[in-house]
Amino acid sequence: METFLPKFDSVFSIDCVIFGLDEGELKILLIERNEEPFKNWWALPGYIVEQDESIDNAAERILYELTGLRGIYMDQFYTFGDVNRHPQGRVITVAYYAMLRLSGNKELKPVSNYASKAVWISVKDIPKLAFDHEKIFIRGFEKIRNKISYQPIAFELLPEKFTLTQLQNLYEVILNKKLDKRNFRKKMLNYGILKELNEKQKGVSYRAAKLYKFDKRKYAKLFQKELTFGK
Amino acid sequence: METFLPKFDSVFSIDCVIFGLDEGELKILLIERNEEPFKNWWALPGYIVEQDESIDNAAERILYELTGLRGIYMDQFYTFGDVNRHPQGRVITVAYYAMLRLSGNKELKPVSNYASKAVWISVKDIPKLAFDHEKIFIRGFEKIRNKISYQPIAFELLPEKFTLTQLQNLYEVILNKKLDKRNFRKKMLNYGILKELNEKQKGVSYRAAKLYKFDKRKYAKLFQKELTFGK
DNA sequence: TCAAAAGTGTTTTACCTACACCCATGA
DNA sequence: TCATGGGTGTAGGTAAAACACTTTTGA
Repeated sequence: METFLPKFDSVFSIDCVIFGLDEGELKILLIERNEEPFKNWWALPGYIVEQDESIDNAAERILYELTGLRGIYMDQFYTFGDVNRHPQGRVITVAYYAMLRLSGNKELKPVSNYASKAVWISVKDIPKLAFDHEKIFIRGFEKIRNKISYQPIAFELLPEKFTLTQLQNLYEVILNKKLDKRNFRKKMLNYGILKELNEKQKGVSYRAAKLYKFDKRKYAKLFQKELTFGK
Repeated sequence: METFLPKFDSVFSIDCVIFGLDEGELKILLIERNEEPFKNWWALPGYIVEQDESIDNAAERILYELTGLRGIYMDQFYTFGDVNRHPQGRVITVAYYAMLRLSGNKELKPVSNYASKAVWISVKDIPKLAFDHEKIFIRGFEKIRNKISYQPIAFELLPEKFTLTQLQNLYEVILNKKLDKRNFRKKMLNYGILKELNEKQKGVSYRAAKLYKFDKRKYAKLFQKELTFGK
């Protein structure tokens, strides 16, 4: 039985590609839709922008309402404006992305009832998605893959304390290729944005690795310099 | 005397930052608006997206209607969605940019009457602009400055045949700094994307420079490789 | 004592930077 | 012949890439 779908005029929406790292696996946040069209389909967290909110604010609000995650800073990466991307009317969507540290804030609970649930799903295992969300996801993935190769943004995904091997694994997952261990470590340590801790990994049945922290201040300084240095 | 301005609901618009090089000067396309709000102000070529066209098509159409330039391929670079950026209602605008070869197609003539004229204006000499167009222009300029430092896109601005000095001047204008002549030449020639012609500059009162052409095929090959090569 | 991952250096190559003088041409 | 921009090479430093073995630890 078909549901009647009202037509509407132009609206803007936001869709979010939120990355997280769980046990070395790169995941993104998906919701199960609780509304037509595509009711009960998997989709990126996304909804319509209100008249009186900027798109940046809308992104934050929408992510909160659909997943319960609060105050997540996101960047926009592309705007999708094909005519028939939404079956009910003209919807142009601005896609945002963010990278999250999963440790702790794993509780996902939609606040609105537009979503029946929100879950982390491995990027290797994305199901069929509503609308053109697969395209949006792919582009978002390309975005972070590209960005990580000139800016050490991987820390945003890692727990506060991490080993160099964890860091390297993350790079390998995102870039989808093997990296040389010695060269990787040399390069990372050379950046000078890692603080070596007097602590080691625990609970492993092999030689425990040193733990490191990301040094925000040095990162900011380095990044500043690279920006103004140009080419 | 105040004009009555109707309020409207959400609409999308497109704004274009079109770069051109004229006698070594970097310019952008501006129109003089022939409509409220901001009637008689300078503005970026921009207008409202129709219900039945994709934003990419809208960009091409709008640029044509406002400037008479046909079939210009543009890329989007940012979407501006602050609440009050348009005095009459909620307008979210997707900004596009392009780099044009000016030789030949300098005839600018608005086709619609939303613009009373369209002109090339030096980026060093941009007047006060309507809406938040100054912000959009600045961001567009940053975009090409950033892009040129990892991709040799400067050719799009130059005439078909050009000298190395012209190419260097263009880089200097966009990057806003002096470059070393020998290093610049070495680097450019090393890319292997320049075809040396058996021709020289004419009509200059000093030693005539060799002319070069941009080799599209080699560029595509190189660019391909860099994309898949990653880091 | 074994398995599993941590940790470590050197060489080669490519690229970037700095730097100054002679050459060709038209006026 | 002079003014103007065209054209050229080398040396030093830095960063990336290739490459394999020893060490530590818990089970």
